[in-house]
Amino acid sequence: MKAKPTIKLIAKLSNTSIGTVDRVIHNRGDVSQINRENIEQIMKELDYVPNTFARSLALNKIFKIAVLLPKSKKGEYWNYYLMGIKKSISDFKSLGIIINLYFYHLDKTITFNKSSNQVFKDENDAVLLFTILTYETSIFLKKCKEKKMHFALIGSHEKDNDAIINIGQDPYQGGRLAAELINYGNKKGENYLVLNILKLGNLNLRVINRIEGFKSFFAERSKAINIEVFTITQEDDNLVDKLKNKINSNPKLNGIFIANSKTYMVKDALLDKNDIQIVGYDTLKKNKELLNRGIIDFLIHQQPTEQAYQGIEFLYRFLVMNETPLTNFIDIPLDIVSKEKLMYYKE
Amino acid sequence: MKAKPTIKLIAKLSNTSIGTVDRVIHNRGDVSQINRENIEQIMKELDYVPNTFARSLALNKIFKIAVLLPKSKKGEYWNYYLMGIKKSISDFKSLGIIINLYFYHLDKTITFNKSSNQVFKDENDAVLLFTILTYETSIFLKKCKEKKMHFALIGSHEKDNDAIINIGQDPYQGGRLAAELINYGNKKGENYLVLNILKLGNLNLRVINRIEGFKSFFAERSKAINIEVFTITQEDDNLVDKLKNKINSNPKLNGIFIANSKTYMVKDALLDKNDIQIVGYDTLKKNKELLNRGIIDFLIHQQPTEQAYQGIEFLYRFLVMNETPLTNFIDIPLDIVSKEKLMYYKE
DNA sequence: GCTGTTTCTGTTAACGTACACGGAAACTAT
DNA sequence: ATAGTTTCCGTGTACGTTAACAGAAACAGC
Repeated sequence: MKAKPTIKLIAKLSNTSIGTVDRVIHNRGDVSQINRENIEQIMKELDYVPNTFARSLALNKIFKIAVLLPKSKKGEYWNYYLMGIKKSISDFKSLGIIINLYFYHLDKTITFNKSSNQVFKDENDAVLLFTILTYETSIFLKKCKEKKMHFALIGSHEKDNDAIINIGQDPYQGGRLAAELINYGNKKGENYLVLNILKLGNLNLRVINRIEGFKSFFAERSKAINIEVFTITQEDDNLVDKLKNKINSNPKLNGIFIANSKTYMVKDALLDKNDIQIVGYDTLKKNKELLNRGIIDFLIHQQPTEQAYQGIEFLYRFLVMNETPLTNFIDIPLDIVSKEKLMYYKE
Repeated sequence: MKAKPTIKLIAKLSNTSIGTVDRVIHNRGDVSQINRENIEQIMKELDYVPNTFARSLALNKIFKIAVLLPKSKKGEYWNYYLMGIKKSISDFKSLGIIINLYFYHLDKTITFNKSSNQVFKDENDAVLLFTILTYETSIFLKKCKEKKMHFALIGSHEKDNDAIINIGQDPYQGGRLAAELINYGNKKGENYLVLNILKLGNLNLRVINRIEGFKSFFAERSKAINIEVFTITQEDDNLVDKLKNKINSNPKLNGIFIANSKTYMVKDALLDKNDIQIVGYDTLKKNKELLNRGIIDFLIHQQPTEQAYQGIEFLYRFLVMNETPLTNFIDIPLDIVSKEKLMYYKE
């Protein structure tokens, strides 16, 4: 079995030196046309691929990746992203990657600004961030572009072409999937309720898109379907009571779609609704429990842990391996979680 | 920002040389107790992790991984595994991994024996294989153990403790999931048909397990459920007619579970069965089309491409990085595919 | 005191690539 | 013809780790 071709071999075969071959590989000029073409030819014939290990060792750079994400506690939505990041920290440690974490509070934009400034001060080579604070993020990205800071975006479906990679899940299609599942549970259904439980002062575009998707699925059916969107803030003290009223006021109700991760907040209003199909979002611990107890039927999983890990992986490949992704957008598949699938979603 | 600790640094701090530090790292003995403890202490304090690049470069080994799998054409089940392997070939090329493919024909066990012998002759460092020919595989694995050939198993749920990694999906749980989906589609259903379309002379244990799982789900319900298992060989010329008769003879039929990838073979018997829930296995191109046309409701996806890729990745980590997996069994999550999810399963 | 053995330690040459440096050769301008 | 410039090329060192090797130090047996 022949050994893998190296620069040295190519130098020998082309009657040049490794310096010249190296210049050809990196397009660094200062090579005669005849030598260049000859070397390129030989490389192609031997199917030469640079040895990644030697390459990285010679470069011997330690890359610093900043991760900018909302502060969270265990069991909360953002914490699942953090879990993916934590795994990547140990996985990439021996590969010359240092990951710096920068937290901020979603309801205090000042903390976002402070953290994001620190990202620059610490001289990171790239930053991974979550496009949740739309306005602040756009300003931050502008700054990244000015300062030539590489960045990757996670959890959004609106992509930025300058990002190394955009990783997100299609919210519109998620809404369609929820509709499909609810419809499959009772093909004769005609009355649906969509819950938009929003955080005070925080307009979430993705949730809007999900609701649009949900509607679009039923709009394609032949019969007339009645879909009511009920919007309420999660800070509302009478959340459960108001929802109970809403549900009881519609005795013909066939299905409920909770368009974000807040299913667990309305649990008490959903008990004893066996005849209604219920689909929620995100496999938080509390949501999974509702699934396990049969109170809801499905959860749509956004794979946050995997998204975060993948984000780091792409930045690593870009920084260390010089690999640019074929496409700068990764559409994370919608994942359907039912009771019988719960075993795969242990914390 | 302090640089990453190296062997050299540790040698300096412990007043020894890199040789001694190296011996401590690799437990190669020949180190005085006092030095060993001191060096271990310093490594712990500095949180030392060996530089993977330098390590692999110094070892400078090219590992050969054999992949033993059934010959297949595009669109066939086994071809999806091959796709994952092909991706890994290019991904791991620059990391010192050569992947050799060995094909065999499922219905000619002689070809398996021939190919598997070749695996040894070519002096591979490890082999990845699919536990489909139960008897031949067990003989081959015995030989692997004798000759100290590392191996990884894919696509099975029966694990071998000596394997570097076992990757598979739980067929029993898959059957339960199929039952759950069918049940959700019509909670009042009581009559179900399970199709076991087997290859002549090829007893597939996994399919049996799926059927057991399917039954177990309904056995837990309070009411009496009627489940008929219809077994037929795929070579049967009257396959479709026999199935049509079977379906028509049971006017109360509520759901059908096709327990393997052969859903597309019985397509003609399934047309115009809108009131029956139908769940099949595996996202072959022809099966996906049935999903798209609304003829069936769900497919359970085994993620063959991902399984194959992961198998190579584990072997790589084991061979090159000396990493032993925390657990030698990876339970691939069951993936539910519906019409609205089809976009994620492009070929 | 002299060998021979055991125990321990430091040195050194790879591994393949990146890049700086010095300098040879060819060409230009006067 | 000579000095200056441009074009091109090879050498050498570094990156962190591995593993072979040489050899110092301590100790045993006589």
